[in-house]
Amino acid sequence: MLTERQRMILNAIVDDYIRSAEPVGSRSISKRGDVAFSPATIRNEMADLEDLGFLEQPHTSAGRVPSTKGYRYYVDHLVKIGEVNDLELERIRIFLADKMNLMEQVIQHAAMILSNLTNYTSIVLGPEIFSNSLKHFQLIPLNEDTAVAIVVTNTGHVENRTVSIPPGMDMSEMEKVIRILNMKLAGVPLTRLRSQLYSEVGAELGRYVTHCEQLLGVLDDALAREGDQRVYVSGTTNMLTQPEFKDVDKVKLLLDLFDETPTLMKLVGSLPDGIQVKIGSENGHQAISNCSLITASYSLDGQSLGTIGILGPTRMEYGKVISLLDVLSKDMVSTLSRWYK
Amino acid sequence: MLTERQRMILNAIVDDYIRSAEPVGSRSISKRGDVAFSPATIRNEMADLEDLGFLEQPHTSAGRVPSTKGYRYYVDHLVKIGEVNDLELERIRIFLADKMNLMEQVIQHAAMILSNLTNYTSIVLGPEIFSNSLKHFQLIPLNEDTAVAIVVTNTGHVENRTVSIPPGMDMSEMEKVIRILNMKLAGVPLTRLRSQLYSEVGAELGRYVTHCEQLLGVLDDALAREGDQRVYVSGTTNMLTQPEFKDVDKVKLLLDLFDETPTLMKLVGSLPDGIQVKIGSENGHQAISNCSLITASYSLDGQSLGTIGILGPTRMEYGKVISLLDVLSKDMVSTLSRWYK
DNA sequence: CGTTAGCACTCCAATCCATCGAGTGCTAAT
DNA sequence: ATTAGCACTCGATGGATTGGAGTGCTAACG
Repeated sequence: MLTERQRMILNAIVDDYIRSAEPVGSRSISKRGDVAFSPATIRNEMADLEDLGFLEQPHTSAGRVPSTKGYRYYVDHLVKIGEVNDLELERIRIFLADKMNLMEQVIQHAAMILSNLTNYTSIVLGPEIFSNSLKHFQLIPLNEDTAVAIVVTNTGHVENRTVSIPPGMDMSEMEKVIRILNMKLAGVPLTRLRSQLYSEVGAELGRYVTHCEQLLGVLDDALAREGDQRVYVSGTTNMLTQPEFKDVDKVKLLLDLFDETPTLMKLVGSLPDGIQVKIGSENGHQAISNCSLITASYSLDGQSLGTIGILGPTRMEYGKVISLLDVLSKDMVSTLSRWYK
Repeated sequence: MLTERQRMILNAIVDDYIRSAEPVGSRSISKRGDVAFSPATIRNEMADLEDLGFLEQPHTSAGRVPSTKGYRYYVDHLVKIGEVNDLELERIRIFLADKMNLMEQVIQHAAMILSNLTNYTSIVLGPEIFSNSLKHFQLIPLNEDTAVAIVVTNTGHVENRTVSIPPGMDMSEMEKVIRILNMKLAGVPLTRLRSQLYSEVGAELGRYVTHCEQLLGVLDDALAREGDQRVYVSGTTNMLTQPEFKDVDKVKLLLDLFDETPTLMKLVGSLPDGIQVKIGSENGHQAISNCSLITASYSLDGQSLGTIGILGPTRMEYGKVISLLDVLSKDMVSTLSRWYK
């Protein structure tokens, strides 16, 4: 579809624009050396590329700027996936070698590392704990009418909430119930926990316990979970250093978006495995119409664990970010798999 | 120190400036009605007030703006503590009546309510869990070499972390240890937990358990806590609507500050009980030199529980914010005390 | 003596204007 | 097919000009 020379020129323009954030003219391309044609020739090609929709002109007599389509072509055909340089690699290795306690810590730190290395904003979707299974369930009374329910999953994740105890419930009975629960429910995926609670355990409990229905209600309460996935956003302020966000109003739109967990989840979540690039308007959100989102979803044993995403201006360093995400997500998977097996 | 008329004028200027964010001139004061003097007279007084350091002039031939000293005088002597209007009051009551599970939830929601009602940013220091005591301790093995340690306090707060189990540790021994720990340590304030662990329990454990020292190490590890207090910041983007933050660089400074938990804690924490106002440079931080911080520390039975703070431009609605904080903190104390007793 | 009207003065902010330069499109020459 | 040349466009930059809001001072007034 494009001639070799057009590709070279498009590549040069995108590269230049990524560095400078300013419309690039024919002369500067010509001077770069890798496209050895005169400005006039390049101008002609640029006009063609604009007709084809790969470039845009802010106004006549300004240089060209890549369009969404231009970026798309760039990431699909032109971008050179950068080598992750030694310093970066070292930081990633150190980070992964550092013994961390919880899977959540790993995820969260990964987000920080990424936003540091790239100077963009990272959005990380925590492991889908729905896909984990129950390790241990505990109910700890605080006083006569309230107790803390604690759920521990096989990955070491801990959820807790307080529930109220129905009056007349007996301590020793409760302990009995908890013992039964742990015996019957250990290993059950969290998704099926509540249904299993009624179908399997309900009957058996009836024999031992008087206030069975109330107790089941409490347990149901304890296991009802909102917001199962956590979203970690890191390096928000990095965006503010980008010239495309010198306008406070845009900043506000962006930051408000970061606060809306559900929207973020929709944005980052439910993407196919591997590395995905969404450019500008492609992700269809007002506040980030001039941003690109690069995501890497990682999984373990076929189970999707979560997604790491980097949000930057459309004019972002695709090659570098993609290589970083690639390395990090692969390393994370191997590290996580070593731990949880 | 100030004449009655000077007070009236100062009050009028601060009020006007809070509304308009623009230097206020003598004419507009005169027209307000509540200071029935001619502009000329007011000019003279304004000149005096400037000499005394209560007002500042951005440049000759601009109106006056309150100085830090001016604001200080205003909040100390002039401000009318607003009535909390019915709508606001209702929202607070509803929020408090809403049955919430954890103390932390209450705190966090309070922050949100406040930033919503005021359109400023709220910074809330969670309850000092140091001052709480141990309710229950639990160690749940995940696999051969790791376990999750869970600490539950008397207020229902749950802390958890994973620890590695020394090789050769036996399950049944561990259960024994945990039973002893809970018997010996229940009710002990978290602050003294670690010392008590060694002094009281250490000896007794020696009798039952073989790998005593290692186990103590594990427990020590589990109880070592960084970041005991949590800081909740809510409504950060509200600041961006204030004209004093139309400059992106200032926004970045501010947002970076919000990300620095320790700095925030220093800023909000360790303040005497009751309502405190820190104006502009008084809080001595570059990023918020043009902000004021109003804090309310609340306590229960003499124990300091935490602090609620509202951060706004120096030009903030002191009267309104103070009254809101007052109502909310008092209501919170009474609600919390009803629960945890 | 306190208050006020009047007036000259200051200084920011907005507007206009000229200029500059980077970049283009087109044409003609190579 | 490529390129040199040239006229043209258009935003950005940097004074000058002007308008208006506000001041300080002085003199008049009750």
